[in-house]
Amino acid sequence: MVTIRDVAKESGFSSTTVSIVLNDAPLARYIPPVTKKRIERAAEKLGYRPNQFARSLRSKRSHTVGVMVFDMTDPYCTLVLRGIENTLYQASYLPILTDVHNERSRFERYLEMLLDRRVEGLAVLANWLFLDINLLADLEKSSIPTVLIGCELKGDSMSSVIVDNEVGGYLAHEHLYSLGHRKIAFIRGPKTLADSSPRWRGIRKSAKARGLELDSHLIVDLPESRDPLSSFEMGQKLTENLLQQKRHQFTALLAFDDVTAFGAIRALAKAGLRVPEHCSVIGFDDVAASALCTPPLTTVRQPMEAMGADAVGIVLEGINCVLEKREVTAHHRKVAPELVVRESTRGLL
Amino acid sequence: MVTIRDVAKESGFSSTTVSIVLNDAPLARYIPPVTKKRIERAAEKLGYRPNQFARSLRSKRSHTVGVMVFDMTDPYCTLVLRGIENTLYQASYLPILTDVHNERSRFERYLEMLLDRRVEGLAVLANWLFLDINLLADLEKSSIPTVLIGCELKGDSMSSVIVDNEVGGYLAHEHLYSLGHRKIAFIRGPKTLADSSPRWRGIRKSAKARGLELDSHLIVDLPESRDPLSSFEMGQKLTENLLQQKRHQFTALLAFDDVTAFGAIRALAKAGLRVPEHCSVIGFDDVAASALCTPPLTTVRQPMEAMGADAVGIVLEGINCVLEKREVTAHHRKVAPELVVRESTRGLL
DNA sequence: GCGGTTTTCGTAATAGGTTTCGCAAACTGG
DNA sequence: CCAGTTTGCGAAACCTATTACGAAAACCGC
Repeated sequence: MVTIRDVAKESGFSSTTVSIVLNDAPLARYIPPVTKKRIERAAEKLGYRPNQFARSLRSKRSHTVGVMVFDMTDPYCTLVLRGIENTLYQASYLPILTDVHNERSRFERYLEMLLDRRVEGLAVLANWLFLDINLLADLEKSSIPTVLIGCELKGDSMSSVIVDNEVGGYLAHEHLYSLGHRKIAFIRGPKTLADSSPRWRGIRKSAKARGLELDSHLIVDLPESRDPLSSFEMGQKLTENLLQQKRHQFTALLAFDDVTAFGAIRALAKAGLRVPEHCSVIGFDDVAASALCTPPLTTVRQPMEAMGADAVGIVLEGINCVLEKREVTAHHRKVAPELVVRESTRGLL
Repeated sequence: MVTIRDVAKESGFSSTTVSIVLNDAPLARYIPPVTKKRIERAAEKLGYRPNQFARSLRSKRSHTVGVMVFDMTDPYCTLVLRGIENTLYQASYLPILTDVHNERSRFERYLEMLLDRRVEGLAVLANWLFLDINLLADLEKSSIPTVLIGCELKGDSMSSVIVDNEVGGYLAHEHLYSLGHRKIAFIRGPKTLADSSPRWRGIRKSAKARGLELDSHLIVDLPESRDPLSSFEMGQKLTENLLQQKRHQFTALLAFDDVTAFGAIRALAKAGLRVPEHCSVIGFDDVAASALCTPPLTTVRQPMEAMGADAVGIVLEGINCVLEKREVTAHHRKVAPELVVRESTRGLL
């Protein structure tokens, strides 16, 4: 391995000067171009690459951001990760990816490992979170810029980027209503999930605005589960149940998320009902599969890639604050969802 | 930040002894338990965490593995990444995730960054690879244990983990044949993709074994594309084309991969044909969406999580070889695919 | 009680950079 | 021409842990 001292020897200058030149440090303006050239050529010739360990040791910087995902298999993650990765790349940071598997012990272990590596910031994808919320409080103590994606923690120490769930719920219901649906079944999210209640609030708000009573027989709740894909089976099961109560028919179904909607569609198909001819179905998230399945799913899109990018933007700003010893202020971003009308919903004749 | 010297001062011993005790180094067997206790208590009390930079600088180890993905948005990635992450976790390594976006410049930049960080191994998810194969040759020069997932490079410097595409193709065709299908349409993979030709070979092998002629009018090729999701639109388009030639009907369609199959199903639906009633469709990969859509897709499963785990196993073994100065030998694993029969295929009446 | 081994622990070197400080030469202005 | 500044560069300290080496004490057998 070639060190800075080798470059010093080769170029005939001291390692001090080599360091200053190669890093274009402030003092570099006193170094005449001839010297710079000589040093750069020597570095080039030897194929010198500074040892990042030594550099980090001195500068106390890692140029690394920790990314914690609560469950990687959630299709929600993919695009968010893409957004995170891309923004970090622009800024020459590298992400360390950890998948908590929704396990407390894993969360703690990973957090320790990331802190040991001196990550300069933390992005936590907490969309599918079934751990004590106070686990996240551990994060507050870490005192590095942290942003939560898909979950909000009031208080001014941690930033967050979430979708406006209430608006999303409103949009979904409004869409079904505008198509003429009045008997709508609802599969709500698990009570313990942060997204569930605001989405429901949005739905109620829309219903109220249109003077529509919601039929409690047509409202069911997803149970709590650690596995994000379990909402498929649950969606299917709950839809079967809904279909069984013949006295409470419905012409449309509003699912908590896309995966739940897929489960619902399966149940409807098994009951001989076609989407959207016999029943409209709308989801939430706009996961990749929603555009791929047939019929493609009408859904409320979360701008996932933008959210990931936004989150990293906040973290990066936080890092700069720390570097310049300014105070880090938390940002709470609530981004607008977008209704994506595809073919799983249809007007009532 | 509390350093080893602080612990030394607190415990009344030198930093040497502290280091030896806390790392349980060989010399630790000469240290009496009383001393160990005292040191451990001091470390505990101060909340001492060794500085990984300093440690890495000395030991030249990073306990980090680089993971390069050629396109994160490919649904194929998710489970492979899960397998990678999980196996690394068991071994107390951390992954740095990079997404090459199928861009040469990005690949080169990321490779440099990873090498600068002294990653001890490299796992490259090269399933959707549209770059010069000689790009990968750059990897060979890196001289750290490297494994390619989803793509094979002959030669003994780089390991690989791939699915047995030929067997997969065989199974898919055999399945359709056994259901009674004789007029089968094929959407082959892009010629430049490594998976395409062995899969096709497997198909031909099965056809030959059963004395079945393949109708060249029913064979189409996916074009080359950097975007893995483009195969949806391409699958759809090509299927439309196939349907247009009325003189060459088919009762089943064998798609290059699941996403292509989704596109085909869309095209069939648009043409008023239902799956599997009017046409059976089989995919390849068993991406998450395949089980979620309705009808669920019959497909040839790649054991993606196991492949990721296997790949990391090889890398880890390579790292151990390097540490013990044994020679690193490349492994070329070819894992068996599995036919997953769901509801997109059906017997001919 | 003496040479030799084992135990116990510290000094100093090392890893490979960055940064502070200071020296000396070359300018600058009055 | 001299005080003061700007240039140009290197010696040495520093960041924090690991480790080679060695000193001293304790122990052992004879």
